[in-house]
Amino acid sequence: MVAKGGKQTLSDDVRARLRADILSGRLLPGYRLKFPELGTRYDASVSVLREALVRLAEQGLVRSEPHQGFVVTPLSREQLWELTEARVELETLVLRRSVVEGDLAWESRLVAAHHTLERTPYTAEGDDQRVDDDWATAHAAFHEALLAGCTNQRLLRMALGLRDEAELYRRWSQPLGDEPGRDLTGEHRALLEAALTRDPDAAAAALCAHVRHTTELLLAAADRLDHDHSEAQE
Amino acid sequence: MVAKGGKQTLSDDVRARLRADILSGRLLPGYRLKFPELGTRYDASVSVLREALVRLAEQGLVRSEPHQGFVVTPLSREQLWELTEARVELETLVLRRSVVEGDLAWESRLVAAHHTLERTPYTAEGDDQRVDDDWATAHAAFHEALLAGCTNQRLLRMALGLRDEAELYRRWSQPLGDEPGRDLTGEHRALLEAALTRDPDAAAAALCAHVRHTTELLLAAADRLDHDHSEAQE
DNA sequence: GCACCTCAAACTTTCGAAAGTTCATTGACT
DNA sequence: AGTCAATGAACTTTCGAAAGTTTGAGGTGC
Repeated sequence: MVAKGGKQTLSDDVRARLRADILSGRLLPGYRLKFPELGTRYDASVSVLREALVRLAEQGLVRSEPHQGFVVTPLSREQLWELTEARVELETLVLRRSVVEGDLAWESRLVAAHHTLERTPYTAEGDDQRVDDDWATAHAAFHEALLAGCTNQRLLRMALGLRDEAELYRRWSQPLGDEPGRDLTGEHRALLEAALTRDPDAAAAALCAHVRHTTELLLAAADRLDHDHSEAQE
Repeated sequence: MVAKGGKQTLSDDVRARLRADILSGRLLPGYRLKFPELGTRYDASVSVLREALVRLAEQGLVRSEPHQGFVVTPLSREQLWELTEARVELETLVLRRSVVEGDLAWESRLVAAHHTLERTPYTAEGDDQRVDDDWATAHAAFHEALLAGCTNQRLLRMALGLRDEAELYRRWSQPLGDEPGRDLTGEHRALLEAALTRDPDAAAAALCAHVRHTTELLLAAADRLDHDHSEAQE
């Protein structure tokens, strides 16, 4: 075996690496994924790449058009809005169940994830513009821990899948400069608090606000960017 | 091109045929899908089959274990229960939105689908035990029309995906003999009525009852089957 | 008789090349 | 000049065979 990650099949390994590259922004939305190029990048043959891409396509991270290959899912305001709406509905639903059904192990894991998140700096040293990779990981872990109490694996998986897609947009927005004076820490504390006191309504409300807020700031940043562009063109 | 269906790529075609064969019960749950056999059945090479199977696996219709190939998703009481729970949550959510957001075209399509369903016989002539294929199609079309008013394509797609999976169980239950004295027609009329009067609460309640009822009867039938088995063994 | 090892058959996974498609560019014709 | 068909380069899709893995059958030692 060529072996690199500890995965079972090469295809799984390549899919994981592709997914990581897309979610971390190393492969940008709209980027055309050509087999010859990917072949050298991941040191794999067409079949393996194809399988990996097909799976990512099914999850919405890449798009495919017959005979025109694969593209990292392009972003658009409409899609972001639709995704946000879907997340608000599904994630609040799953969070409600999680808060009601979660056991002690869930609580403990949640507290741990929150602690890690609070102690991880938002921006890396020396670069105030770009969000730190470790923070992004801790943030994702906290939200996953929040939902993980839901015993229905199907609902949970779907909710996490939507979060993954949303991560695409978050990464894209980072170079735009970040939210002025947003109390992210406070929002996360509110979520933790509501979860630990087992208050589904409060938790759902806090999550809904958190998700919507993020999207609104993101759209505002995108608008600013568009303005700058059109001004630069004139 | 070898051409058979009117699809764009062979893989799409094979995937559609595989999906149809699984959902219609021609390929039974738990059945091991071997490439050599599938190759002759669908007249396609390994790559094509693999791609089709990977996609179906991502949608939950087949399962794959590394180096052990693919299997039509096996059924279990736990899985059926989890799936039903997920459907109740998601489908009612989507139905509520559909009932509120649906336009005139949606209404018309819904009325048409209901009409077709009412005029299609439940069992084929000469065979009272097995549900008619046309009825199954009309039934699926009615439920899809019910949800189709939801403008959020993501939520809609997820709900329909879960319905697909549930179809597996429905088919499996058919040989067990069907629901005694169930008023299916009445349940469907109630759904239509609530949808047309734009009453989200009534619609959600009717759908919830419809879905749960189906699963309960199914589990009861499965229990009967188990009893027969254990008695036969003694 | 029972556990364990070996080995071959039957698969699955991966590869690299052949076949088929799209897209842009060139050249001919109006 | 402008339109449109022909050509070819760069892909995507599909194939069939090579490489690697699992599984169970048959044989050996205790």
